[in-house]
Amino acid sequence: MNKKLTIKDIAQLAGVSKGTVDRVLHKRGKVSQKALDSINAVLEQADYEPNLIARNLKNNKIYTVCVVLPDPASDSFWLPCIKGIEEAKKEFKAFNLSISTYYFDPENTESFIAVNKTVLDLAPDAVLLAPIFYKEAQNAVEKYNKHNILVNTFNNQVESGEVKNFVGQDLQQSGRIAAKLMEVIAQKGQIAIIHIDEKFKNAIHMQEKEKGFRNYFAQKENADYNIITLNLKRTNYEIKFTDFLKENPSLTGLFITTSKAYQIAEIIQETSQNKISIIGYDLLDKNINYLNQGTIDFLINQNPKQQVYLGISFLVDYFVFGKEINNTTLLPIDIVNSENASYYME
Amino acid sequence: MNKKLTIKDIAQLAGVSKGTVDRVLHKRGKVSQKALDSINAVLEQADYEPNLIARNLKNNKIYTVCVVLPDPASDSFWLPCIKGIEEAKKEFKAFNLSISTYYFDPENTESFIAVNKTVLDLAPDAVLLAPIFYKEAQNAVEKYNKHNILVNTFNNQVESGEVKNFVGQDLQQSGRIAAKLMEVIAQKGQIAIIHIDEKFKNAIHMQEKEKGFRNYFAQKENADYNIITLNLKRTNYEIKFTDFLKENPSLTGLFITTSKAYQIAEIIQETSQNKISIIGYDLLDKNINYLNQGTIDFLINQNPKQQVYLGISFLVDYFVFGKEINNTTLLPIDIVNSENASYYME
DNA sequence: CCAAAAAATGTGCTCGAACACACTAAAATA
DNA sequence: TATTTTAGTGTGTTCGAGCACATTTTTTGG
Repeated sequence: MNKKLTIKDIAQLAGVSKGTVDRVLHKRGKVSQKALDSINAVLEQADYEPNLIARNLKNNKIYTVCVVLPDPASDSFWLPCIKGIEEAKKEFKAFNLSISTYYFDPENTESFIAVNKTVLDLAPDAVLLAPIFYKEAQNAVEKYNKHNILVNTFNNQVESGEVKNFVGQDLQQSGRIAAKLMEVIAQKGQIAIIHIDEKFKNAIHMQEKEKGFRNYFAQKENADYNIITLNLKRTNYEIKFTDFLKENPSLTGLFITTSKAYQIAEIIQETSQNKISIIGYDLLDKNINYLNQGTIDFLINQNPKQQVYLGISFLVDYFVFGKEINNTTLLPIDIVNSENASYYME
Repeated sequence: MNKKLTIKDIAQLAGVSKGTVDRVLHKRGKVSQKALDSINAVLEQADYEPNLIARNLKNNKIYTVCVVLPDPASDSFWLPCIKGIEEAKKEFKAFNLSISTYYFDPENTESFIAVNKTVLDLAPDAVLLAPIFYKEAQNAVEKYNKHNILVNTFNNQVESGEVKNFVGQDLQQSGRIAAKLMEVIAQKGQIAIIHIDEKFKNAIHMQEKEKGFRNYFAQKENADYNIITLNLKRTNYEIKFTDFLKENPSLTGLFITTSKAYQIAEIIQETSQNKISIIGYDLLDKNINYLNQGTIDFLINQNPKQQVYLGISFLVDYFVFGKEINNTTLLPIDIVNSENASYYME
């Protein structure tokens, strides 16, 4: 009694065959006005929903998806992505999806180009891309599109009408969140925004976060803090930062815009006398370690794992269930302290 | 070429018919040792996964699920659940699932009993229950089980081997998170844990949170704070709390263990001179309002919407896809300030 | 050694949607 | 009027798993 209507039911109710109903549902034409009317009449008051399970039974094509991201061995920020991909594989194993992963060297644009070339030659149905090199990424996206390969991105945004979906965070807003936290925990005084990264690849990322951070204090017209910016490179960050500390004795807070907060925390823990509040990004083991020790006060979770997972699940929605997918998906920006960190690390 | 293995493929590889493979897969017996060995040999190196889509094609029953929760009109904590149910309905429309919602009066155990009676008479396949009345809930779960109705719970835990799955949060841990936040933002002095609720229904909830909160400071051996507890009832909380404020002039922080932080914030905003940090629960509009004004410093998100959504999606996994489901699912405990609140309210 | 019983194995149908193809009936053309 | 064309309709098969039932093979006992 409690059964869903099938095409056969509709056909019976309308006094036609299932083939005719099928033609109406798919607008394939070749239907008389009379049949059309009677079928539409039935459809209107019967709220028929096609059975997705049956629909996909026949479609036994395996969709191939390539995930392209920086090698987690070079930058452990990307480590959680492996788990995300594994989970997605497991979750969607039942559907016809074949996922393979390709790493590139995050400090080498050539490597990025080469990996994308490899993937292009494989001609998958879709690519899920971490486009950390802006220009090269745009180029890659264009090529994929030329070959009718669907492109979704995550973590970094590439302005392009050719990207089907982007999963990531609002970086300016994450800067504002950091600012709000800083305002609550840091003593009056000087606050430094610290950009620390191997290369320029995170340039846009870091700038957006700084913008949001500064905007917050500007809007609040909060004169308790004097905000300065410091750029650090890998090669000499230790000496440069130690000098910076000496030059700015009234520092009360540090906002590190990349996942390298542990590098700063290490120095602070050794040298600093007075409390300096530290807010950083990402749940790397080293960061968590300083979070637990109290040297880092808060971490902001960019949730790379969830980003890939969602990116893949959108592809399943699109390919397997024929759903249209949103252009942009902004993930929540999680505030993490020592007590709730474990939940976000799984 | 890129196709998943089917039972037919396995049969061919093992030199038997699909019926025999089927018997092996389902351990239905009536298979010779020889056939068993050859099929197992094939299965071992072929990693066969049954096609869930085909498996469920035949099963065209509509599963009926009743969600039983407090009326959001009486306690707006539950308001987000409506959205969660709507989303689940939309998401799982394609699968054979019929979801209906039943509200009871959260201040009236009779109403809880009555609603469960109604639902029991409907004989659904499963019930997703917010068991806020412990004893009555246990009773209801027992009755459901007697009638072979699957019971999942959310938000509140009922100790019972008869509950298939619980979705919620670790309340002690959420108390610890509040404590950690409080330690970072509140000045040295006195901190009050405030239990404020209409009735006793949240008694266990509040106690667990208090336990976690106190444990944190006890473990840290932090002597900067003196922690006291205050119980408030709806009828006279204004007078009682105002008196309490006068009696305790050195208060620097308040931890409100229910969603009623706005009631306290209102009084604090009017009367208090020195900064008193407030940490509360749940993203009610009134709470968010004080969060934006800076009277409330942090809210902890119990994520009722996600709780129901997950509860329903587990039922889909169980009924439609035949997956086994975990006994307990603990959601992350989100720390919310004015800048990231919107993400958790959708 | 043969018949009956038991064990093992294979066949064929079902589920719902999709689509190719066969078929009918009416209209157009010779 | 006979024949072709075309619009309209219905039938039958496919997908993979699951299970009832038919069929074959093996074992048992008289």
